[in-house]
Amino acid sequence: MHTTMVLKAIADETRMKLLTLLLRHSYCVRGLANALELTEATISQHLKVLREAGLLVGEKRGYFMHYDVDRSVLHELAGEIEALITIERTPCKPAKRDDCPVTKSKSCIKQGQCSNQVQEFCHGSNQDKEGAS
Amino acid sequence: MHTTMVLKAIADETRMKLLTLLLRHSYCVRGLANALELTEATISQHLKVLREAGLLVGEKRGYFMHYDVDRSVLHELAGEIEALITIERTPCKPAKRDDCPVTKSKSCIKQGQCSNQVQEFCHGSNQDKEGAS
DNA sequence: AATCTAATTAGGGAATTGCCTAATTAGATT
DNA sequence: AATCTAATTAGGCAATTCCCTAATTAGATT
Repeated sequence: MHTTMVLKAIADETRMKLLTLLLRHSYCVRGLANALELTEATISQHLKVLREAGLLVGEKRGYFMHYDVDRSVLHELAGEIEALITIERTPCKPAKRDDCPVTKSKSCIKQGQCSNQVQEFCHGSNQDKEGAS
Repeated sequence: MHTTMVLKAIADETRMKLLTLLLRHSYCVRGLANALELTEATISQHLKVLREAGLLVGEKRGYFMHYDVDRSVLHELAGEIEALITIERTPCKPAKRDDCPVTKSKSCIKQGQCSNQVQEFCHGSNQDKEGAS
C-alpha cells in the first residue's frame, strides 16, 4: 500500500528532520549530512526512502543534487488520516438484541450464546470451532 | 517525539487494519485475531503499540477487553502533517547574490566560493575543513 | 475462596532497519 | 577525451520489528 510507504517514510526522526529542512530550503547531500551530523551515505539512503515514497523530487544543479518536497503527497496523507476519523461506528444490530455482546454490560459472549450473524459481524470469521469471542 | 510514535504505530499494514476495524466497531482480541488471521498474542502486541501511541482506549466488558479509537489523536496527527505543508521556503539571501548556490543554474558551490553566511544557512554547519557544499 | 478464561507477557527466530566505511557511479568540468 | 567529485550503492553489524508458541496474569464468575 502506498499510504503505508509514505507513513513509514516519515515515521523516522531523521527522515522527518530531513523533510522539514527540505521544506524550508534546498540542500545538497553534504549540507544535510552536516546539519544532521550523519554521513552522506546515510543521508543518501534516507533520501532514497523519502524519494521512493514520492515525497521528494531531485534536481541536479552542477555537481550537486538538490531535493525538494512534493507537498501534495503530504496533503494527500493528511486527508487520508482525516478520512479515517469520518469512519462511523456501526453498532451491533443482531436479530435478537440479547445476542449482542456489545450491549451487554457484564459479559461479551460465550460459546454458543452468540448468533452466527453477530459472531460474524462483531468478532470476525466464524470459522474456528472454538467459537469467536 | 510523540508524533513519531503515532506515525510508527500506524505505519504498519496490520495495525492500520486493526485501527479501521476498531473505528467501525468494538472487537475483543479474539475477534480481531479471527478477522486478520493472526494469533491473539500478535494482535495483543499490536494493540499495545497502538495503545502506547495513545490511539486506543481499552475497556473491560466481562471477560473481554474492548478497544476504541481516540479519534482526536488522528485529528491532531493530520493537523501536524498539514502544518508541515505550510512551512515556507526560505530563499537563500546572501550578501552577494552571486554567492547563493541555489540561484546559480550551473553549479552549487565550490570550496571557497561560498560565503560563511550562505554556507551556514544553506548547507548546515560550517565546521568541517572541507567546506560544506 | 476457588475456578476459569481472555488477554498479556516471555522467549525465540527470520527479516528489516539504520548506521557505518569503502567502492562505485553519474555526469559536470577542463 | 580525461579528470574530478557529489551522490549512490555495496557490504557489514547491532538493534529493532513482526510473527510465532508457551507460560503467566488479571480479574470475572461460581
